[in-house]
Amino acid sequence: MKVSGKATITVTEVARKAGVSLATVSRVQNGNMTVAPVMREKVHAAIKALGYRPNPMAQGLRKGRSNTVALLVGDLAQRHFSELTLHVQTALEDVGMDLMLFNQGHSDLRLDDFFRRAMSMSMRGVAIAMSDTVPASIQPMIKALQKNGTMVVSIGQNLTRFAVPSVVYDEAASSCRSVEYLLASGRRRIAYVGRMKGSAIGTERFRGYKAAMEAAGCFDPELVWDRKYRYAAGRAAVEDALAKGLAFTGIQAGSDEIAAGAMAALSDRGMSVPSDVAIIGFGDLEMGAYLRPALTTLSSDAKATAEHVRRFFEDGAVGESPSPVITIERSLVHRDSA
Amino acid sequence: MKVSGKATITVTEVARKAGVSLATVSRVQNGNMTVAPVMREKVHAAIKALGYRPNPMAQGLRKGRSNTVALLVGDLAQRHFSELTLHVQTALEDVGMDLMLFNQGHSDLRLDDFFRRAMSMSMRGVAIAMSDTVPASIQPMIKALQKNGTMVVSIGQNLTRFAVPSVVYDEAASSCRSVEYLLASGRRRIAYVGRMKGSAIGTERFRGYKAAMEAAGCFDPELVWDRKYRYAAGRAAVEDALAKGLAFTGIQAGSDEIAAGAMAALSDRGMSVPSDVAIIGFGDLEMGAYLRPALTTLSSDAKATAEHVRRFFEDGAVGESPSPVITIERSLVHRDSA
DNA sequence: CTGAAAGCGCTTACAG
DNA sequence: CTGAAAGCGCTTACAG
Repeated sequence: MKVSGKATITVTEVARKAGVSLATVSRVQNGNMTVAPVMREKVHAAIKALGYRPNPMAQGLRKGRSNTVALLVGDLAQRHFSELTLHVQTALEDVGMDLMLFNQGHSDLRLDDFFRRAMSMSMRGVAIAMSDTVPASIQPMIKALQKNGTMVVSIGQNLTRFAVPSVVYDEAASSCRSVEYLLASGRRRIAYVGRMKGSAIGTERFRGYKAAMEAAGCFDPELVWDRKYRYAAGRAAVEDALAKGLAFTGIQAGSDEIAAGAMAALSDRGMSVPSDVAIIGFGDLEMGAYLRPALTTLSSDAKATAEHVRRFFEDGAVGESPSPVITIERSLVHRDSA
Repeated sequence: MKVSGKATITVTEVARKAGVSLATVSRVQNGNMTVAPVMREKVHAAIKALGYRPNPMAQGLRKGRSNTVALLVGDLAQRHFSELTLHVQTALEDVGMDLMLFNQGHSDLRLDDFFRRAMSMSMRGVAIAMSDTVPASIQPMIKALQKNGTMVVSIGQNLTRFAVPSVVYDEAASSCRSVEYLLASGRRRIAYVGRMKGSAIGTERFRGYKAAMEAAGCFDPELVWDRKYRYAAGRAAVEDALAKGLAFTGIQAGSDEIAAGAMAALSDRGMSVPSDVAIIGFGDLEMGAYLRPALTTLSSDAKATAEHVRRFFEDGAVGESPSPVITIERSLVHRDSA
């Protein structure tokens, strides 16, 4: 790799060195147009000799579109989102796109800012990975983005009502299956801990739980604990339930982090998992496999998700219809906690 | 917020609407130059009415510098790095800078690619947060970056030998203190598990451990387990040690994730923490507080780190001297595992 | 204090 | 197949 001491190398210098016009260099660089093999060779040689790399800002300005994708994650403090970020970044890098990262952090203000910013940046694409329910108020921004040629995709939350192609999990179906598994062991008093209010994904997960519980005739609102997102929430929920004297023999958690918090609380009260209370998490964080007892959970596949996202930004379509949905199925990962 | 249906609004339209020249709009926008209050008002009104936001690519091209910072993290799969990413993104966003994220993932090729890319992008700044030892071969790239006006800062690893200001932890001192704590309880057979080979930070942590053990006259190379970075590494190290029949009563882990893996392995073998083996981790991941027993660990402060980084990119200096170092001290977070 | 003009580094019709 | 020229949206000397 050549590292020029002077300012960055531009097309002009490559053209001069190769003895061709700027246009030719550009054509070779972009590969699409026809260039005589001889010239092509000269240009390639010059590019290599000079260590030339095109200026993305100039390219972006001229093309009216950058080559970066903005990813908005709901809450980078949750392991699920950082894992997603990792895979999305890797997948995009593979096809030469850059990732600009934003964190919504459960703030509507930030969501708004994100769209404004994305709008002014002529992004190649925008990926929204939020668990919080996306408010209808952002519809005009999405429309504007799309009109301006920015591709928009949703990860995790079905946003087809805003004409946004979405890659989602079968949340309700998987929590339903999971709760059925708990029920099959004879347990009836199964609690749900997680965020529902304001959380589209949490609400879906809860929906599956409720369906299974109702089908078994043992749904009890007292066992529904609408809490926040992470460890502390799971612990507090269990502590409060125990303090209230609630009886329960199973917990379906809205995330592995919540499940881990719940397990800690049970352990602190001298209760044992799974004999006293069985627990199932959500998301299959690596951590869960190292808890003792190891956490039974519902799988996730950030890599597959990222692949779909990449394909979308590359090809311009997740599927064909107006706003396609791709659904990734979760499976129950059996470990010791249930 | 105005969302124009047509293409993005440019300075030209703002100027027309305000009845002034492009230059004036630009001056108002940039705030630095003198503009008559009357004009300023007209421009502000037009900007607001139109919902104008400058095109960052055009600005960047013209100024020869973008307003985004590239962050290269060593391994986004480690919680430590995702937490850092979160805080750096937040801190930069506060001052209007964008974050472009890259993951090194222990690949030298990627490190190289990162520098090439950063070089062509006229970044405002570049932050390198790697635990792997940065090879001398990147020195010319760093120099070129700096010559081109891109600020470079290192997070976690002292890179002042490359004239890169660095924000680091007192790794050796903190692991030394931590091991002394373990020794003070009368334990002599204390193992170190973590990555040393190829890891600048791991090597530092090990150095503190070794110093403490040697000072106590009980350093034993058999108790030094050079492993990879995460849960599985910690578990495997303990399993192998147990299989070999090694006796040990304490473990200083190179990360909380490694510590959690080690704890799981001990638990699986029916050993108890801390009575049989005391464990101390590194980094104070939230997870550790929810393990049972809760993990004693060395604190970290991603937020403070991010603040220093922000200040650097804002003011152009971490300190004054050629390549300053800021050291953040870790403290021992006492919990049940030690 | 303000405007007209040049130019950042590219790409892409437009001629040839 | 190739080159000269225009222009993407800004900012900043340069005049006035």
